[in-house]
Amino acid sequence: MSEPIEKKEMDKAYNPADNEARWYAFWNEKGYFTPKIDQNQKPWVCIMPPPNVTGALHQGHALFVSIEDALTRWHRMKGEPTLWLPGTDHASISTEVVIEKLIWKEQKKSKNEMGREAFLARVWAWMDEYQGVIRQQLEKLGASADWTRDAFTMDAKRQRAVKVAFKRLFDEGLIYRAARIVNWCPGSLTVISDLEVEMKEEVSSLWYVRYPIKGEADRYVTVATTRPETMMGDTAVAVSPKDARYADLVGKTLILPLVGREIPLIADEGVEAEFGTGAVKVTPGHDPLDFEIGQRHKLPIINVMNPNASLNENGGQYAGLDRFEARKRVVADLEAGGYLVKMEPYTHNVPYSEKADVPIEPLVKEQWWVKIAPLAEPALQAAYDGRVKFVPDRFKKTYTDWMENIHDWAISRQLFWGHRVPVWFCDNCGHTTCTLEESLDKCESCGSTDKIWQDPDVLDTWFSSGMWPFSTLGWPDQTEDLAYFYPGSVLETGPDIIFFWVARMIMFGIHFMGEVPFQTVYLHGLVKDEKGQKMSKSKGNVIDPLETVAEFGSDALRFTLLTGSTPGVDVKLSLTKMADSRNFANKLWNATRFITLSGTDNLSYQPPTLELAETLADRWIISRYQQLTTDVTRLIEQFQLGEAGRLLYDFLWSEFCDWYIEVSKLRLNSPDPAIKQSAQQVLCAVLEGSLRLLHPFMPFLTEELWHHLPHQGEALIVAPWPTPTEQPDTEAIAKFEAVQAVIKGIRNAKSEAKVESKRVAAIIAPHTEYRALFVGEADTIIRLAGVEATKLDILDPAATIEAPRQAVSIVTDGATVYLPLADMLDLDVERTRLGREIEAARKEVEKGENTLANSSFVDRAPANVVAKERERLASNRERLTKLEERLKDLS
RNA sequence: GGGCAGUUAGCUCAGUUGGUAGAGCGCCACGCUUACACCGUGGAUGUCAGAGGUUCGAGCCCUCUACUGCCCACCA
Repeated sequence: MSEPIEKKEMDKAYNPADNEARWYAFWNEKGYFTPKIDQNQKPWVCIMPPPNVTGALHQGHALFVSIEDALTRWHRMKGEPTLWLPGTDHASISTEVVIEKLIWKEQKKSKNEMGREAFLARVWAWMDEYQGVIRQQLEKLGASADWTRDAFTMDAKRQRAVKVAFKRLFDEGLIYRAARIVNWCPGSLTVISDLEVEMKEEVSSLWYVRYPIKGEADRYVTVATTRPETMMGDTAVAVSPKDARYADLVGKTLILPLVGREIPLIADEGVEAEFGTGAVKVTPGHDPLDFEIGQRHKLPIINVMNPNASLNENGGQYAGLDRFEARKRVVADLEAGGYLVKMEPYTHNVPYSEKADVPIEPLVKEQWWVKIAPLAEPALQAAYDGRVKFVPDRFKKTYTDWMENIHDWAISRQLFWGHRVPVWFCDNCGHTTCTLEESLDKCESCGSTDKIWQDPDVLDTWFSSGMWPFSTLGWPDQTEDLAYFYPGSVLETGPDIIFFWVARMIMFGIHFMGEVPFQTVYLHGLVKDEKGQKMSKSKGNVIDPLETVAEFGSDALRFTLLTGSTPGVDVKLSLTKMADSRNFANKLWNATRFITLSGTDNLSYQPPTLELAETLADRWIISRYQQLTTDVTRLIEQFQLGEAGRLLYDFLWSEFCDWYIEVSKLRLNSPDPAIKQSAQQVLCAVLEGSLRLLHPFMPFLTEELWHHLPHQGEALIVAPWPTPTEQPDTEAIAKFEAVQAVIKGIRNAKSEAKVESKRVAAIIAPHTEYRALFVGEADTIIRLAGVEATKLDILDPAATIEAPRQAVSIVTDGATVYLPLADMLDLDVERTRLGREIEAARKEVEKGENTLANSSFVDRAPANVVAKERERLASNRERLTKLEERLKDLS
């Protein structure tokens, strides 16, 4: 494929839609996204967080693509074998919920009515349909990911990897089965992990219920509860052992109201005497704390709930009622029976299932668990000793705090969609067989062939995600990819999945590969709307990335997200910011258009070094470009992409376009072709280099513009990242800034004095050492300040001159400038203006004098700071003197 | 209850080791100067949340307070 560019005249405005698809196809077909394995070079590797197939593309995707692609492109340009490995996630429970709804809509059938196989067939069909959509969307954003290695967490290779990992943990005794209190989601009818539980504040009531003491008429123990509907499952009442109020009652038997069952009054450390009445009903089947108390006191466990959170047969007269309906009835009956002492309004946190958005029900169930301590310990060490670094650093604490208090991980889910638990039970001998095979012929213990059945559960989706850094590279096979690309370099993701995902990857990476899966974890913020609110459909504040791409271009979206972001900080996105970025793209388009319109087609490529410089402005812009290169490189190394982007924006717009291009117009107009060409060379060289620096931020635009300019190599995406080869000429920078000061001063004075004519006369009285500078830059001043060419007078500092009376005067560090405006100038206005300036200058002088009069400053501050302060004072004094003299002249 | 961020110009945000406060948008005034009105030139606007402290010097370091946001947590 040849370069997809037509060297026709560029349009007046940049149209991203024309460009972006064209260049993406070109890059992709050229194979630039696929790294070449080179054993002599260390690769740079980033494994993409796999998006859910279910999800429509949102700004969070746009943000991670912007960041990861920028890093990827940067490393690629640095010449490293660069792998950004893409993929998608089966997202077990999320997908299952989506498909359930879909099937309900289509066929009015539940997944259970439909059956496992039919349901899974439907999911796979759906996957086939939508799998490609996310990829296309990522491509639209410019993701330069290696699609030849595209992976899916449920494809055949990953399925095998999961089984191998499971079996290994199983054989090592790190996966076990146990009945514990778990978080049951009555919405999706599965167990979920602690991490999938979300606490929501809710206004409810605290009911005070009295439990009669057996055999003692009119004596009660009053308990406070938020969940009266579970009282049919009560198997004790507990108080604090330190609570004197109940000391003599401990050991007595209570009668459970409404039920009549006898339960003991026990003392347990877990009870807080200060809360409520100090007595708590113990329901080991439906509360985590009660479960623990129950274990300690060997209390029976009574489960009163069905899977859908209606009461079961143990609920007596409430059986069949939903838990909240049962609550109402129980309370009413308690009240009727005289058991309800009082009821207080009470606000507390209720655990909700994140995915199904219903309150979870703690239940005792048998599940598969991962024994986490042996995995967590080395994963914690890796963070302590810095083998894994966090950017920003504070997230290291988030990680270690959690890891230090980690609990065993419940990994089985009562779902259809996911990796099936590779374990068979034997009803004959009770043995469990874990196998990598699709099916099992006979129990490995007793040999039974007809009493065996596979565990119907699937694995927590994060089990397969946790293996992503190596399963994508071919593990458990010893592939070339695995040997070369593992461990990765950077893992880039959101802080919301540090525990879900990052922690599990580190644990699994160390356990299965013996090495941390990545050196750096970069955490980005969340994308919010312009008011800082989370974008959501219900709020109607969603900015759809594809719509923004269509309107402003992918580059504009990327640039906005990158420059609006600091690591770990939320990004507020607004349409005005998008417009700014689009304008920036247009600015560069037009700068390039201007340069090429001057006729640069036959120019050969030249690197932007001082060798090219003919003029002061050349030396200035090239030196500034070199400084920029150093700064941008340093910032990207530090993951400060936002700062780097802003630097590029400022340089290109405020320095290159506003000053350098304007200055260069003088030479572009020269009748001497050599002069014209020397200007063109610098324009092209600096712009070409800047486009390289900008490429990771705005890949499409820069690639297009680069091809319009003289260049070497076949594409910008693989052009070398610039490295400065010489020292910037700081003297030239200072000199040019002195010229800028004079030009700005004249412009300002003209504007303030409301000068009508475009061209004015000017007299420059330079300081001795600046005379040559201003004489040399006379043309620049004439053009950029709007001075009449024949009426610019640069005085000889040696000669005494009479300053013109009817003139505005401008005092800069390098010169005093007079604009003789004759009748146009109102002297009163000029005197007032000078008065203001004198006032300001005097303040500066006073400030400097005070600082330097302070002996402790002079003694203790570093010499260079004191010297700088002295210089500043001297120059302010001189300025003040000049202004005062001028005012005297005018009075 | 514990922890972590944030509080800088009307708005959105920068501010690298402490050394005279910045950008974009918006606003005001000019302006079609042979790239760009998605533009140019000029201008106005800040007790850097508050109070202490360290220092010759603090937006940056320390302490406390206030408000905002997020994370973690089995007081029923």
